[in-house]
Amino acid sequence: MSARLSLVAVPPSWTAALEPSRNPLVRKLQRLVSLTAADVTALEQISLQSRPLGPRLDLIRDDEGCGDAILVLEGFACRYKQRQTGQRQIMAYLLPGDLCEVDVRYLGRMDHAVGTLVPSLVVRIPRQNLTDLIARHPNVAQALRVARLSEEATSREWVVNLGCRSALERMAHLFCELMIRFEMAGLAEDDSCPLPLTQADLGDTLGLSNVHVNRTLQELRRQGLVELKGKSLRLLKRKHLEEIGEFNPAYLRPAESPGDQAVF
Amino acid sequence: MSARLSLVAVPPSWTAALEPSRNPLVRKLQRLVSLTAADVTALEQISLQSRPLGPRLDLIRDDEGCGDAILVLEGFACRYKQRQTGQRQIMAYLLPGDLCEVDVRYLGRMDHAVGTLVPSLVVRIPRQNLTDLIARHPNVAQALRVARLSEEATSREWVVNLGCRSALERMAHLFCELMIRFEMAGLAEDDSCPLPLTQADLGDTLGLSNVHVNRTLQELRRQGLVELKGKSLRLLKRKHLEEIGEFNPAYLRPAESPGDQAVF
DNA sequence: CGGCGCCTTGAGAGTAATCAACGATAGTGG
DNA sequence: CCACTATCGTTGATTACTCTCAAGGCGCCG
Repeated sequence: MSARLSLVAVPPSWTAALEPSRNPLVRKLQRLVSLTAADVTALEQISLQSRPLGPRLDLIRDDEGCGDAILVLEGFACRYKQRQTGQRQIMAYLLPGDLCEVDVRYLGRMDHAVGTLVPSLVVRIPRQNLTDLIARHPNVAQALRVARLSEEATSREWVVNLGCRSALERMAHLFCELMIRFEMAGLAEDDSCPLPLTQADLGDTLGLSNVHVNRTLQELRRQGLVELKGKSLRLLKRKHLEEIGEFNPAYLRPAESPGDQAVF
Repeated sequence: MSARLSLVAVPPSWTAALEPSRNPLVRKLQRLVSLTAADVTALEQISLQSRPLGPRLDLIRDDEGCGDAILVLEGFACRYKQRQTGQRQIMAYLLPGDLCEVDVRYLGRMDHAVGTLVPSLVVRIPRQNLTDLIARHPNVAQALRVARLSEEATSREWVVNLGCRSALERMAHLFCELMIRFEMAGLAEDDSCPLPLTQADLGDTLGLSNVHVNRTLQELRRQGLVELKGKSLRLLKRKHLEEIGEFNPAYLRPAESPGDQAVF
C-alpha cells in the first residue's frame, strides 16, 4: 500500500527498476550489481509466499534433510549449533535480505539448525524455484554469488573475533558489522539500526556469558561509544568503535570497480 | 616412479582415470564426484607450474590486489590475519589438495593474508586458467563447488570451536578434523597424519597461548588419546577424541547419495 | 661449539565464568 | 485496571580457566 502511494508521489518517468524497492533482498543485491526491472520483479515474486513466525522458532532442524533455502524479509534469524551441554553457539546472523542456502544435499545431514531469534517474516524457497530464478536472471545469480563471498568472509571474521579479541573488542566489532549490514539492507540511518537481540543472544554469538555481555555493554555505554535501548542500537562514536574492534568493512562491501565474473 | 611401478603391477585394463592419482587435488575431488580421464588430466595439467616455497612465506598479502587462486600440493598453508597488536589468528588451513580462491575482486582489498606455515609446494593459478578449466570440465566445476561448501562449513565449525569449547575440546576437535581432511587427500593412514605445525601455530589457530597449547597437549597425551611426535599426529582413541570434541564429520564428507546440482 | 627455534615448566595475574539474588519490564488474565 | 508471572537486565561474590612473564632444556644447523 505504501508502495502504491509512493508510485503516485514520484515523477511518472521513474521505472520500477529505479523505484527503490521495499524488499530488503532487492536493496541488498542492487548494491552489488545493477538489476533490470525484470530481475527486481522476479525477486519480489519469489518473496510473496512469506510467513510471519514467532521468536525462537526453528526453520531447519539439525537432522532435517530439506534442501530449501530460507529468505528473511523482516526480523532476525541465525544459524546456530546446540551443544549437548546445552550451550548454544550462533554461527551466523540472517538479517532481512539474507538468503540462507542449506548444504544438506552435498554434505550429509545438517549438522546445525537455522531459527528465528525474534518474530520474523521469512520465505521458504523450494530449491527448484531458486534454480529457475538463477537460470533466468544472470544478474541475480551474479549478485547472489557476491553476497555469498561476503558471507564467507563474515564467517572468517567471526573466527578472528572469537579467536583473538577481548570481550570489548569483540562487541565493538560485531556492532560495526551489524550496522553496515543493516545499512546495506536499507534499514539503518544515522548510525543506528534495530537490535532486537537479548543479551543472552549476544553472548551466544560472542562466546561470552550473559553476565559478561552485560558488563561489557555497560563499559561501551560508559565510554559513550554506543547507545542501546528499546531494541535499537546507535553508534555514538563510530570511528572510535571501529578502532577498538579493528573493524575494516571491506569484507562486507563490494569493490569500487567490480572485477571479472565470479568463477564458481 | 612408484606410479610406473604400480602401472606394471595392476591389470592392463585399468585406465588412467582408475589409476589413483598422486595429485592430492585429484584425490580429493574424486571423492566428491566421478571424474573422467580428461578431467584428471586437466587437473594434473594445471598443477604443473608448482613452486617449492620455504616456511612462513606470504603467498598473498593483506593489501594485494591479485585475483589468482592458490593450490597447495604439498606442505601446509593458511589464511590468517595479523592484528596490530602482533597477534595472529589463523582462519583456515590449506592442506595438500586445497584450492584457495581469493575474493579480492569483489569485496575490495584483501583484508587477510595467505601464507605457508611450513615448506610447501604450491601453484599460483591465474584466474583465466581456472575459468577455462571450469568451463571445459563440468565435473570439476561441480566438485569444486562441493569442496567449497565444505570449506564454508569448516569455517562455521571453527566459529563454534572458538566460541564455546574449552581448550581440550577445541584441540580434540581440530585433530579429528585434520585427520579426516588428510584422509580425503590420501595422506593419512591408521589414524595418523602429518602435523608439521609448531605449538605456536596451533595456538594461533585455536585462540590459545602457546603455553596453554603445550599443557593441553600434555593432557591429551596423558590421557592416552593422541601421540604427537616427529611432526606426525596419531589418534590413539579416535572415538573418545571425537566425543570430547563433539566432532561430527558430516561437514567434511559428501552425502552418501549426491543430490541435485549445486545452484550457485 | 654456539646460537637459534621450539618445547617445557613454574609462578603470578587477569579476564571471564559461575552462582545467586534482586530489579525492571512487559505481557496475561482476572 | 491491577495483580501475576515470565523474561530479561543488573549486580555482587567467588571460582577457574587461560594468559603473561620468565627461565631453563633440548635438538638442530651453521
